[in-house]
Amino acid sequence: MRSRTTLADVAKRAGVNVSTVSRSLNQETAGQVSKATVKKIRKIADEMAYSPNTVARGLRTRKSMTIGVIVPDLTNPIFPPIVRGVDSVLFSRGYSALVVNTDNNAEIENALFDSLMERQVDGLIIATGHTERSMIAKYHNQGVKAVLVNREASGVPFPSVIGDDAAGIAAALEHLAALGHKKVLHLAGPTVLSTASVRSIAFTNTAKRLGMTTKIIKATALSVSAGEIAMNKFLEANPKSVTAVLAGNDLLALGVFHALRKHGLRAPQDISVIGFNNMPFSEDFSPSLTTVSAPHFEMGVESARLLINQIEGKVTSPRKITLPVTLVVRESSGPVPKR
Amino acid sequence: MRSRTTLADVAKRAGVNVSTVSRSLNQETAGQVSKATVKKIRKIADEMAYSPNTVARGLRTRKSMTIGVIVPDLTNPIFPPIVRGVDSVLFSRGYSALVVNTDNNAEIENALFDSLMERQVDGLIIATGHTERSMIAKYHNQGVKAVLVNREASGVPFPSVIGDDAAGIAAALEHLAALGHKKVLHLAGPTVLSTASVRSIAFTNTAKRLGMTTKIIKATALSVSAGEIAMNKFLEANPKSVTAVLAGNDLLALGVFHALRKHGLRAPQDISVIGFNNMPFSEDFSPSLTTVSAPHFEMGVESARLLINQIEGKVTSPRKITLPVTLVVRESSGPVPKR
DNA sequence: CTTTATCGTGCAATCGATTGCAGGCTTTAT
DNA sequence: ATAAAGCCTGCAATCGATTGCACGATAAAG
Repeated sequence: MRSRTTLADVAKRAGVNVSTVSRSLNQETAGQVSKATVKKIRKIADEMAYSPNTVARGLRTRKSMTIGVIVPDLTNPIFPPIVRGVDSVLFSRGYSALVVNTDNNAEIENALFDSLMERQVDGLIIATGHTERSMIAKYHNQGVKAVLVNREASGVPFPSVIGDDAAGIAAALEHLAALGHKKVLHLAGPTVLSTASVRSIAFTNTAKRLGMTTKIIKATALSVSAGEIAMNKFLEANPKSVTAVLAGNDLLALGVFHALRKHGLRAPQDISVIGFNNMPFSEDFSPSLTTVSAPHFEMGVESARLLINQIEGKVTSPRKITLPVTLVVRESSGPVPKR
Repeated sequence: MRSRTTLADVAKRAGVNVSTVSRSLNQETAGQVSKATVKKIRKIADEMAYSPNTVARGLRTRKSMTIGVIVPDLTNPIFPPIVRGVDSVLFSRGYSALVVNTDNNAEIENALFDSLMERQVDGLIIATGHTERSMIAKYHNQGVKAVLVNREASGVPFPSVIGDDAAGIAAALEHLAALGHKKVLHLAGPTVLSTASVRSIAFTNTAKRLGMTTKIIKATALSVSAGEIAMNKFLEANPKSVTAVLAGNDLLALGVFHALRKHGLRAPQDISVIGFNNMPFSEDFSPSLTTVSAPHFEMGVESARLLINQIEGKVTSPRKITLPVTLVVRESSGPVPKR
């Protein structure tokens, strides 16, 4: 890398002190310098293609203008939209995002957290879902500024942005009820993941209210393969005991599709299937997936806003933002099959 | 953020100079300090939970241990695997990735590049596909270290990692030929994108070799909607003039599916469809997509290795790495329909 | 018992900014 | 005309590390 021009270079060429250059180039301090000098220095800085060294500035100001974004796995399609939402806000405010993947592994998360702290991030956006509170507690003890996104956060000392999971689950079950379904299976994610447990509880509550007969099984992860395995096991043990399955997310729903296919069953003719998230391409699955659409991009946007307000000490925004979700009805859900 | 313990804090507590602490804690310089002192200082540093300030270190060493990763759009499903591949290597070598999205917009790319330079990134991994060379030239003029990934790079002064697009296209066309197809359409991406033009050229060459009749149409972007629009237009103008379509990537192929459905046609019964990339979930489309599988994670891994070797001045690796691709045959391709 | 190397440690400069303070010069009020 | 009050600008400290150089102590060599 070629060495870049510094404040000192500009100062020398302009025949002034670096402090004058610094003040001239910074919006807030330019008033301290005469208009003529500011104009001259800006011109010279332009000609020399000066651009500030964020590292040096950060050392002095104790602000890195960098935010750590902690996600479980970027290849899970719900996270890219969140990250882009975050990024859109951060960039416009002069921040950059350092995105890291934990693979839901506590040890890795710890190492990544340390690495982010060493890099002096100004704050954290946490999209990992462990209900395990120790990491959160650690973050808080270190005085870190953070916002949680897409994960339940009651009893946690950080603001959060979530989709209205309970309403989404309710909408899905009401849709099934309207189609005549009375026996519904919930394929839940691992309860250590907060979204999984929230949705699971909402399922139980709503199903009871609607007078449905329910079963709940758990996948070992929020992945296609885990969903497939769990659903296979269920189908082998309890064939045809339910007419619909509500999956904890779209990936699990996809696993259900695979399992159904393996057992010669079809959605929605034999069993209706509903997912959660409306992840990209869920409309292109076979069959297209009925699912609850969550506004992931907006969740990213809101969480970034919350964090920056916190960092810059602006008016304290609401501690918890719940964004509305909508049921998207597609092919995978239909009337109760006649027996 | 609570202020962290610094070298000076440790030094005071240990009753030594900061330089001794610095040397004791750094692997390479620990030999300059007596074993006893090193041990004592390490112990104290541990107790005080000292961890280095990367920003301060970076200022002095002129290394930020940060890499800029420039992609068009993280929500395009081929990029998350690339990014994770990059990340896996970077993390293990102590680097972090700053991922930015250009949306294929030159102005944005420029701004992002400047921002990355201000942040003193040690190098760049460039996954944007513009054949327009001006940005690349700019990068090179600034003495930036960079590696190109997933884009053609002949005549460009940077190493690159690409999938073997020509071989992939050839495999796809040979598969179609074996199924009896003689009239094949290529739905290409915009020629300003390097992968699009490379695949387009490979298509023309291979089709000629195989004695096929070809047509080529262009989508305005590598997206589902652009593919759908282009294919709709084709179907309205030239119904049934081809028996197969080879799309420039999987998103375009998905657009083809949509267009076919709109025109009451089915794949593969009426027209065979082949994509490129084997992006996540392409096996779950309706019908499942025959496509060319490119090793995106490995491409990320290799590009990061190349870049780090370049940065750290290790043995110069090959300037261009071409990774093998494989054809994945699924439902969307089949025998020529009988007329 | 000197002399010379070696070893361990400290001093101080440095990286490239930001910023409190001081002082010279104008301007304004008295 | 003099004092008070700005206005500009420069000086120098600072952020938290790394590192060349110097120097005293110890060990090895003669």
